Amino acid sequence: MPVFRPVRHDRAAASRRADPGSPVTIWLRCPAGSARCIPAVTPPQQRVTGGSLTSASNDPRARSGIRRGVGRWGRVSARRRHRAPRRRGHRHLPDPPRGTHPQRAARGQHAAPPAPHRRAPPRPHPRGDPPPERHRSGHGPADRGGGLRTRALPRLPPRRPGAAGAVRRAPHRVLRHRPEHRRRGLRRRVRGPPTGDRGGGHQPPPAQPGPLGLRALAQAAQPDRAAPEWRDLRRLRGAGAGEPQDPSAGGLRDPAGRAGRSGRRRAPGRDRRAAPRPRGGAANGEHPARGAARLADRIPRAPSVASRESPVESKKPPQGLAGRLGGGHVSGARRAPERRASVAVMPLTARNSARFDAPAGMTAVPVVLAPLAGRLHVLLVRRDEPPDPGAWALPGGFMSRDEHPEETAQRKLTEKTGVGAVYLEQLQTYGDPHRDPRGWIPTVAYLALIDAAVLRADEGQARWWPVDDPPSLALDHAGIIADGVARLRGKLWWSNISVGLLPERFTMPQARRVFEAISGVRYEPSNFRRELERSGLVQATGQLAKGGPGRPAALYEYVSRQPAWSLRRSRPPATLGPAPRPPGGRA
Amino acid sequence: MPVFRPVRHDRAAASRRADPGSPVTIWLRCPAGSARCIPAVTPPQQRVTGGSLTSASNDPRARSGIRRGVGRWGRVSARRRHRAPRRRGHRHLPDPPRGTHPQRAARGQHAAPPAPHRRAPPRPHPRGDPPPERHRSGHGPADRGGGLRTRALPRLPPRRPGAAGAVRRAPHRVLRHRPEHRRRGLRRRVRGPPTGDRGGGHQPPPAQPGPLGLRALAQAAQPDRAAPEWRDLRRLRGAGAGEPQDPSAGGLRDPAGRAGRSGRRRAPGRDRRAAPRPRGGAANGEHPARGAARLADRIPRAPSVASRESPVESKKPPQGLAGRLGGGHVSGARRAPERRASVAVMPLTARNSARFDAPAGMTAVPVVLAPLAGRLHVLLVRRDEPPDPGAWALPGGFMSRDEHPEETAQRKLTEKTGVGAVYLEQLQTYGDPHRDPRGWIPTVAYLALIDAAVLRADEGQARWWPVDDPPSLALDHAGIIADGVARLRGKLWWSNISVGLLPERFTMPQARRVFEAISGVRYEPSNFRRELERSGLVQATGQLAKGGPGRPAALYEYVSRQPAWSLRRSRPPATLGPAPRPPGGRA
DNA sequence: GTAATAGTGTCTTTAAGACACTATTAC
DNA sequence: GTAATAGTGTCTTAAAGACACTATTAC
Repeated sequence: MPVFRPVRHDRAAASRRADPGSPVTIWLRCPAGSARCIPAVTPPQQRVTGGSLTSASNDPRARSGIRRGVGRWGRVSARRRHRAPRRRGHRHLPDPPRGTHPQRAARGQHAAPPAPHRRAPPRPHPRGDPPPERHRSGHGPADRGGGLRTRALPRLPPRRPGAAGAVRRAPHRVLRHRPEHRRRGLRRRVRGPPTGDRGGGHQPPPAQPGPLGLRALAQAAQPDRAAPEWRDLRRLRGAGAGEPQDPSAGGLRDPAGRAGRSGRRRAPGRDRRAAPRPRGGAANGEHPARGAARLADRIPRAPSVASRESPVESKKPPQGLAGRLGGGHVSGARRAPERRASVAVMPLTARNSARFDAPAGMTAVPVVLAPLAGRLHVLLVRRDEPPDPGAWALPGGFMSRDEHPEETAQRKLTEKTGVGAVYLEQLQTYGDPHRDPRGWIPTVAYLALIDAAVLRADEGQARWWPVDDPPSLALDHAGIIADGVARLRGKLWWSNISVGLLPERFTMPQARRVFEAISGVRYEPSNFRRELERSGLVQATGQLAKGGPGRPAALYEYVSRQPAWSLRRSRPPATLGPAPRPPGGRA
Repeated sequence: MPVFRPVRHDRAAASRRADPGSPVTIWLRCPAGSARCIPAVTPPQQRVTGGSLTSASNDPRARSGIRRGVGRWGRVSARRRHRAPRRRGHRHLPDPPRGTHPQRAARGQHAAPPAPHRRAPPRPHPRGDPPPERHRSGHGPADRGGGLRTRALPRLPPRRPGAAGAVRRAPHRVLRHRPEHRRRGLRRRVRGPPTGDRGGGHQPPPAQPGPLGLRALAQAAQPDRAAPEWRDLRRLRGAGAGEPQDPSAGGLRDPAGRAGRSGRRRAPGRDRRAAPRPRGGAANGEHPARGAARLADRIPRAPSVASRESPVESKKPPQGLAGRLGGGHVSGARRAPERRASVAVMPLTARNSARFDAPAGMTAVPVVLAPLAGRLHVLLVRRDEPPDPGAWALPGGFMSRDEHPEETAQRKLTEKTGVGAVYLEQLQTYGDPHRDPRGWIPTVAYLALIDAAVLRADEGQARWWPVDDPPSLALDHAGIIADGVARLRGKLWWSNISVGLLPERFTMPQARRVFEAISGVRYEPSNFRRELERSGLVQATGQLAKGGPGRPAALYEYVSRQPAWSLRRSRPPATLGPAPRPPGGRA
């Protein structure tokens, strides 16, 4: 019955990491469509088959067959035998006997000899190019698989690491690439001072674009640095009041002040906000203000916009008004018919005790985002009440007198999905007094990132929609979603906001697919790895994720699951020290 | 009487720029303390004396004497005679006769011969170093001048450009630095292939720390990338509800939706929001809700916290409750005594027409920031009503039924300062129901950046306070200010948010001082110039700002005064093209 | 002339893009 | 063995830090 069940991760297992000797075997729960595998330390109860770590994004086979294939499991085990201790980062092993690796020196032999330049034509403006400028062709033809993944994948028996090869790494040295000396089987490193071609080593840029009109580029790029589809989405904003969010927007939340938020998945019982309301039990103890909201919902408005019936991966049509919301527990009073009949057609108004106008209510809406099947999706519900009955909308709700808007957003999210948000961050407030036909009802939007793998919202009223192809939305929710997507995309590489979208332990390919789903571009794997490692936000655990078709991937985890900023790139210009203080300043 | 008067900039003059032939003479209004000079095309009516372009930040002399020395004027004129056409950016002039520059080849003669290594010890971790890590000594001893600037500075008669020196620029070539040939007065440029001492120019960093534990650095830097004093400020947050803002937070506003905002200073009359309320006339047409707010203000609360009396650059004590607010026009009803007496001691409550609880009101508070005397300051007013009467607070106010919160923030700002915000951006909503003892009153905070040079808030109830040394603040305003400062600092190098803090035309040193005041660090001038130029956000106008003691500085302007993002640095990792789309996606 | 300030140019280091190649699994 | 996937290392380019030096004013 509880369809949406939060997955609890073992915290103790995560604590001992990178310990080469300790045998750690963790299990991955790998839903087919979502490019993510959730490690769980205890083997699952109902394991179906050896899942694959590959996601629908990159593996053509992975995308054939079932789409809601949750419940397949892979296995993760740490290597332990005859392996030198792994160091984190780039060098895991002590230097092997150098210069003798059979495969090392063979590079370039079968391939074309490394002509001075074999790389692809450089992008016109590598650096100044804002992200949206980069992928120009909308839907890329490359690397697109076909078909749906079927549930009946061949079962992969779990295999022990056994005597499989240890990671052999070359020593980190100053290496000279000497193409003329390369031979297969010969592993030779030329060390020492730079060779003759060093000083002039950098040949003049072939068709050096040079400074290349930064100013013109700036002007071209000014209106929006967002990806094309995102830009379109941003323009969707309806009567929304607030300002559209820009890429780098958003603030992280206070780690101290909101303790327990990011730890929600690990220890849900200790969270004061998400957990104590047992899933679906949000209806009890409901504040009268929410009842007022429901009454207000009865006010008719213009007929709902044509709400498209089927989401992108249309599986089932919505199951009507009584469809099961998240976890099967919905605040039942929401549809209590006896309260509905008592409202007039007038807009809601409110006065305070000093008899002056006050907002008729205040709502909080979580913009629930998750990567699903290689695309970023947003969770929407069908409105069964005015305004816009039948239209899709964000799963928001009215705040009560005792509730922090964040609590409201979390509660609404839990009602709809049964899970607590891994990441919850205030987005913006939409305060245009005319944004809601029901009256003066400002709304506080929250960006909520949950683990899409732990829930399936395809049943009932809640449903995932791709953010770049949403249905018609009630009120100004299109703009709110656009703002949320912009915030997520803007902070993706600058903060650890992705803790909300990745399982506790993840592999680099997993993370890459999530990042690709969010940003809409593909990343070069090795550079992606380097960037994410250098961000200082993640660290290797020393464990391996097995179960896939290829080489096992190393498992990483976030250094801190509290909001943090990356120390990657992007420093402000060099400084000379603290700014001088004026003499008049106070002590 | 109108003390705070917005300075209107000539727009037509700004349009023709970088035209080498056109004689453009603009005037700078250079208040002493604020490191900024506002160009105005028409000579000011009451010019006091020839001001200086130097700010209090870097010029020790500038900081002696009057602190509120507004009203001194410098002059800016464009060069026109015997000058080759300027190109923007680095090369303004066509190549002069090459290889013959008298001064170029003389370099290195008097200075020590370029020993292989003369640079300062490199900073331990140049790249990964987050900004707060960099300046460690709090208040830097370097470059600190003494004393206050006196008003009786020598008068600088306005001078025509006349036959003053044209900018002679060396041709942009591959130049060899030949120190042994340097001679004073000899202007010589040695061109050609690199000389022998090229490669060894810089000695290897003495104690090169190397990659140096990015992970450890990350952990150390995680809690906050902010500057130390800023970090302290962030922790000041009182009972504030919302989440503190992080450095890179914030969204830019929609250029289309809020047309006229950034143009407010140029053509105030066309703005629907700022201008139509004639400065100070905000009291007319006031909505009853604001009256309610005033009534609510009468509710007593705990006695005000000890509000420090004197701001940092304490000039005058506040002139009492009846002090003149911005422009001398304050909504007079605010202190109408007859309405005050009618409120009970009970907290405000509100019910909507469906008879359920509603917020008792909603407020909007602008966090008005400006660099002043080398430090970032915030505009505060003294509360004369409960809660916390006598305490300092942000100049907020209640929203009315018809008002967008941004309008409320703008109105409050205009009431207090008489100027419209150059930059106004929603910060966050503080919705904790218990944040205000008066009742359930959420507040929407806005970041408002105004030109500090156009107003003096030292008289009346409004006053500038340094953000890193604020007084005791009412409610949760300390946290709101911290969030606003964090937003500004975080976006400083990533957007053109500084349009709100710089005059329409500015010099690089001006901009640098503003940036230094905001970030709290000093920047190396040449690198600062390069970074700002490469950001694509500013462009040279071809004009020069004269009037200072040294060489005239080139005037720059923003390419667009609409919100825009820098294309400087910080690209996400390389991409391989658009992300693949799953097969199930809709068309 | 000197002092002060603004601006240019270059050398070096580091970050990042590109990509060849190695490693490890499943089959 | 092959195919598939994960990971390493290196070369190249560009960005950024450091800093010497030039340019232009006031005095």
